[in-house]
Amino acid sequence: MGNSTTVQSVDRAIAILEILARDGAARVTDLAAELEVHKSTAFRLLAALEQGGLVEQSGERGRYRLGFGVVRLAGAATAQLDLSGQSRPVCLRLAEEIGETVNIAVPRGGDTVNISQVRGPAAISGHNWVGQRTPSHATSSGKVLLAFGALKPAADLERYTPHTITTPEGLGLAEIRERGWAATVEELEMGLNAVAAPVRGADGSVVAAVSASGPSYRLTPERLPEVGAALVAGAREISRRIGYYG
Amino acid sequence: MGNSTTVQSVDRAIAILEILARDGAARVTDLAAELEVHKSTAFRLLAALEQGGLVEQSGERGRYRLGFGVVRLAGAATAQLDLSGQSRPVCLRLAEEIGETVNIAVPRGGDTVNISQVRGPAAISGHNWVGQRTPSHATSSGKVLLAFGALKPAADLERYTPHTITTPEGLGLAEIRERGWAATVEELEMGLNAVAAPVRGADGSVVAAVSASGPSYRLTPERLPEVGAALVAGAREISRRIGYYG
DNA sequence: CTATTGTGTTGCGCCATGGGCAACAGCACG
DNA sequence: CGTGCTGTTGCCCATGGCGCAACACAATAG
Repeated sequence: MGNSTTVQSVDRAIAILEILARDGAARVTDLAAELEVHKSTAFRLLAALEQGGLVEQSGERGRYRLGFGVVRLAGAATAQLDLSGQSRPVCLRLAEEIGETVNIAVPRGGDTVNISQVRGPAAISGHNWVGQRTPSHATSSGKVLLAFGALKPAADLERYTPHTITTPEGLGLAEIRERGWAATVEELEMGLNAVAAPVRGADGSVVAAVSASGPSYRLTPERLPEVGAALVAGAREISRRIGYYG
Repeated sequence: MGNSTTVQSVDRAIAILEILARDGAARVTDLAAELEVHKSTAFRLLAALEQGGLVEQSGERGRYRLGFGVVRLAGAATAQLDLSGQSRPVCLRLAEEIGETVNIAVPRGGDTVNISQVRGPAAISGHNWVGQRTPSHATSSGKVLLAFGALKPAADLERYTPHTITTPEGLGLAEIRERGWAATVEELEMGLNAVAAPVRGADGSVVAAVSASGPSYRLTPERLPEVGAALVAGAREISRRIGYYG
C-alpha cells in the first residue's frame, strides 16, 4: 500500500468499466494490454465484474461489454436523488413550521431507511438518522409504510423501550390508514416522539414517508394531530412533485 | 484464491455498491458490519470507489451514497444497446443484399470502434472486428466519421499498406460529404476493401457509420457506388430508428 | 466547559490473496 | 490438417489487501 488510501485491484476493475464505457466492448487481451497486466489478471477481474452483473459477455467468446447491473445501479442512484431533491424545499418549510427535525424515509428490505433530513430550529435536536436503518414497527415512518402496504411486518417485533408495541395488532394499521398519519410515543427511544405521513409515487403507491421527530417534552401527544395534519399536507405536495396527480 | 475465478476485493466493492443501491446511503461502520470486514478495509474500498466516481460522500462526514459515475456508465451501456439493437435488422438485410460483412462503428477518442457485426453469406469472410479500435484514416467508417465531423484527424496518419493515404488532404473529406459515402481500397490491409455511410442521431449529428467490407476480388472498385447507395439507404433507416427525422 | 464515546482516517507489518507463469482448451485461418 | 492467437485454469510466491492500533474528529452528556 503506497501513499494513497485505495485498493489497486478495485482501481483496475473500475478502469475496465471506464474502458468498456468508452469503447462499447473489448476483449481480454485488449484490456490486459491497456491496463498493463497479465491476461489472466484481466480475465479474473472481468470474471468478478461479470459475477456482479456489471459486465456481460457480448455474444462472442471473450468479448465483454457493460452489463445491466450498471443500469440498475444508476436507476437506484437517480431515484434517490430525485426523491431527496424534490422533497427538500418541502422539508425545509415543514421543519420551520413544526419546529422539529424532518426526515424522508423509504422501505428497504423489511426496515425503514432515512434518506434525508432537515434539522429543526431548536437548540436541542435529535441525532442524525440519514442512512440508518430503523425498525419499522417502532418508528412513525415505518408504521406509515406498514399501514399503506409498502412494507410487511416482521415476524418478531423487538422491544426497545417499555412502550414499544410488540404485536402486529397493536400497531393499529387500519386506524393509521383511516387517519392518514402515524405516530410513535417513546417506542424506539425513551424521550423520543415522532409523526409521519405517506408520500406517493407516480403510480399512486406509497413509496416513502415524511416524518417529524423531537423530544417528548416538546412533541407532546397533544401536538400530534396538528403536526400530523401539517405532514399530510407536506406529503401531498412531495407526492405531486414526484409525479402523483391522484 | 479458491475454486472460483474471481477477486475478493472486487466482489466486496461490488457488494458495497449493491448495499448503497438498496439503502440509499451508508456509513463506513455500517458497511464494515454488513460485509463482516474491519472498518479500515471498508474505508479503503470506499476510497477506491470514491476515487473512481462510483460513490460520493453525501454531505455529512463518513456517509456515502452512489456517485454520478454509475449514471455515466449506465448512459454508455444503454446508448450502446440502443444503437446496436436498432441497427441489427437493417444490418442483417444489408449483409444479405450486398453479400458482404456489415459493421456498425462509432467514434471513440480519435479512433473508430466497431460495435456490432453481421457476417456476409460468403464462405470467405473478413475477420471479427467487434470491439476493435481501427485507425480512422485507413477505414471507410473512419473516413465517414472524419468527413462528417464526428472525429478529428490525427496529426500523424500511419501507413499500413502501400495504398494507405497519409495526408489529410488526400482523404478527400469534402468529396465524401458531397457523395454521401466513403470507401477504402486496400488502405488498411492488402486485399481488403470497404464502403461506409453516415448514421445520424436524434439531433442530426453523425454518431456512427454503417459499413460493408470484403476481399478486394469481390468488393471491386466497380461495385463501390452500388454498395455505397445501399449503405446510404440503410444508414438513413437506422438514423430514423434511433430518432433522426430530418 | 471537560470527559466520554463512537466513528472516520492513517500507518505499520503480516500473511492470505492477487497476480504472473505456464499449460491447456478453444477457435479461426491458411 | 497444423499453426497461431486468444480465452481459461491451476499453481505458487510475493506483494498488496487486510486487520490492528493509534490518532483525529465529532457528537453527546454531565
